[in-house]
Amino acid sequence: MATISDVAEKTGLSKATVSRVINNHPYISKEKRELVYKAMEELGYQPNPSARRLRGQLTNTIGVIVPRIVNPFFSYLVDAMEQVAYENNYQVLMFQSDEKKDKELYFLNLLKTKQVDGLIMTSIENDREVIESYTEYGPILFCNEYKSRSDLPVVRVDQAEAAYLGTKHLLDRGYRKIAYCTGGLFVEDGKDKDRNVGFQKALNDYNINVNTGWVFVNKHTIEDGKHVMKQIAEMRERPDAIFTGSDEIAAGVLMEAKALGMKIPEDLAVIGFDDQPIAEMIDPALTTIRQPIKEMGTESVGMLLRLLKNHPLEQKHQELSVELVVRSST
Amino acid sequence: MATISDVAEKTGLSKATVSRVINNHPYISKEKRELVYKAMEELGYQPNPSARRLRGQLTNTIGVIVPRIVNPFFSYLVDAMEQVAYENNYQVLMFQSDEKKDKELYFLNLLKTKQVDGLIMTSIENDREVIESYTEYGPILFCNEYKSRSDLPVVRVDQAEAAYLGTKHLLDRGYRKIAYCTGGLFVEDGKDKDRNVGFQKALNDYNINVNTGWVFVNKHTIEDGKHVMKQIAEMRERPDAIFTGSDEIAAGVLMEAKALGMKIPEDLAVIGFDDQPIAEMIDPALTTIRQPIKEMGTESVGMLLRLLKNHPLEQKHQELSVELVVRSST
DNA sequence: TTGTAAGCGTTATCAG
DNA sequence: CTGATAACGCTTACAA
Repeated sequence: MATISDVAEKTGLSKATVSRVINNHPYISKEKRELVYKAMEELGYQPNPSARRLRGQLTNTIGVIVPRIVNPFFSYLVDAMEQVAYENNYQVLMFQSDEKKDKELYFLNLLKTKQVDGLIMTSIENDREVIESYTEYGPILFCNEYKSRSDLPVVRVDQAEAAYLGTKHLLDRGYRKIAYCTGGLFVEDGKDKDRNVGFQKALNDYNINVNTGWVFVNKHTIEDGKHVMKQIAEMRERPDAIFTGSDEIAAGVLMEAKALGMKIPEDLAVIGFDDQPIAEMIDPALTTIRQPIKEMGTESVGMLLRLLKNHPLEQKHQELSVELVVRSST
Repeated sequence: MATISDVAEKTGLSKATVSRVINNHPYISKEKRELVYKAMEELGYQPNPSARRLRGQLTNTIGVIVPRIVNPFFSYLVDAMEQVAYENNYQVLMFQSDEKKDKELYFLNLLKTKQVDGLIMTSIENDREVIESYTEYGPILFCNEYKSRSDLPVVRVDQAEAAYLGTKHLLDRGYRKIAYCTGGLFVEDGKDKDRNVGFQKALNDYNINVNTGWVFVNKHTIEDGKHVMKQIAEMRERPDAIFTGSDEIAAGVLMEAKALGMKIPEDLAVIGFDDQPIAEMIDPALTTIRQPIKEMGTESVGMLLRLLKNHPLEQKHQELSVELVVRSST
């Protein structure tokens, strides 16, 4: 593989000069500059990123950690980030943490060892202190998830408002017995907490208390949704609506309801979360809360790039708004 | 950040010895070995991969190029690869080529510059010669896509058989006027070609000629599917069934059909491809051809790891079988 | 069993 | 404007 020395030799110049050309330094004669370009072209020369990194260079690469790439919310989010990064001449490396602490640590180490210039975390497994300790090596930004006591930059949607909006919608439609799914496991922190707050607030507006028998925790998948529906079907006193917390769960609920011969929304109104492609395709089409995925991606990458250029951030916390998408399931 | 020198200093040993410990060389006294481990622990030392790479080391990282991560087929495929790689102590870097030659080249260069030890390509944008020239720097393996005249290792499903199976199913059900979608643009090569062959073969079995007015090329998305359905609806002589080539397109067809008040499968039978999650969720549930995604991922990573260890490959071409999943759309 | 020293490909510093 | 040189962190002959 051609190295900078090869280019230097071929042009009769020094490595230093070649390096300057590569890095667009000023004060180089036009002829030599072009000479170098020509030689680079002919040799198929590509700078070796490892060597550059060793010298402490930036890599024009940012890393994005997602919990599960098969979750469309995250694949679309990464996709949006990729677009913006590409326009700014940055590459995106995607990592799947699988919700495992050790994998997440591995990726944080990529920052430590300068494999990536900065990191966007769309999920958080390790403790706040652990993650913050890595900011020494490059900027880290939370997108979607966050830790409330951390002062790392965050791009997120107002989850409390989102949950409030969705629950309010159900209440406005006349449903009063509302079940609730959450992905979190009684977390004290982060977005699940916020959603709980919004849910409660909406119920409060209507002077309704939460029925803890209708609260399902640690739910994520389509299978979980089916299971929830089964449980509900067996209840003596059933809810008349359910806030599912994700379109996957909602889809599972819908499918199982269909299998059980129940009518949506007559027997049970269902509201999803995310507005994923399936929301529109499933029957009945899902009422859901649309997260501004594109905007989240754009905003995160934008902020991270500003951070990388040491530009000051106008605000460390970007809070985006959600939108209620009413379809046929409520 | 702690370096090997720090560890050496702290232990009073030389860098060389520390390096030997890190790399599990034999002939090191137990005491020193433990001394080094202790110091590494205390300093939070992590070897710098850039330095290692510069020395020509392996990185225990493999790269996977996908065209579009938002396509569930690919996100599930990468996910499957990730599992196996992780079990073998390898990390997976995911890249989205966006079906662009230049992006793909960027990723190929990661191999050239030893950022990844090997590469799995699930899509191919550049010419065969270009890609093969990169095998000089590390093993490359095709998964899903392939170039027929290339002798790079391939893991794929028998697309001809798959298309044959699907088309045969339609014919067996009594449909005779079969429309056909393909992602390829009259390609001479790769999987689209194979599918065309399978499609034709099935029709031949029934002595039916392809109606070119019912062939749609370069179709990929849900939107494409809707568009196809619109076109069909406007035809004077309509097909009675359609082989869509992907569940996305099939979903689009179904949605548009519903919008137009058409009955599936009575007015038009629809068969998808991939058996993605939506296939089961959409109404009517989609008859489709299941690709062995998990197996493809497992097999690809397994082959690549063998290649990386210079183990001989029993066979360079793994061909996996598909399965027809009959639901309600045909 | 351990240490010394060279070198991987870059770029920054300093000197012209 | 250009060139020599050191340094980044690591591994590996070679020597001891």
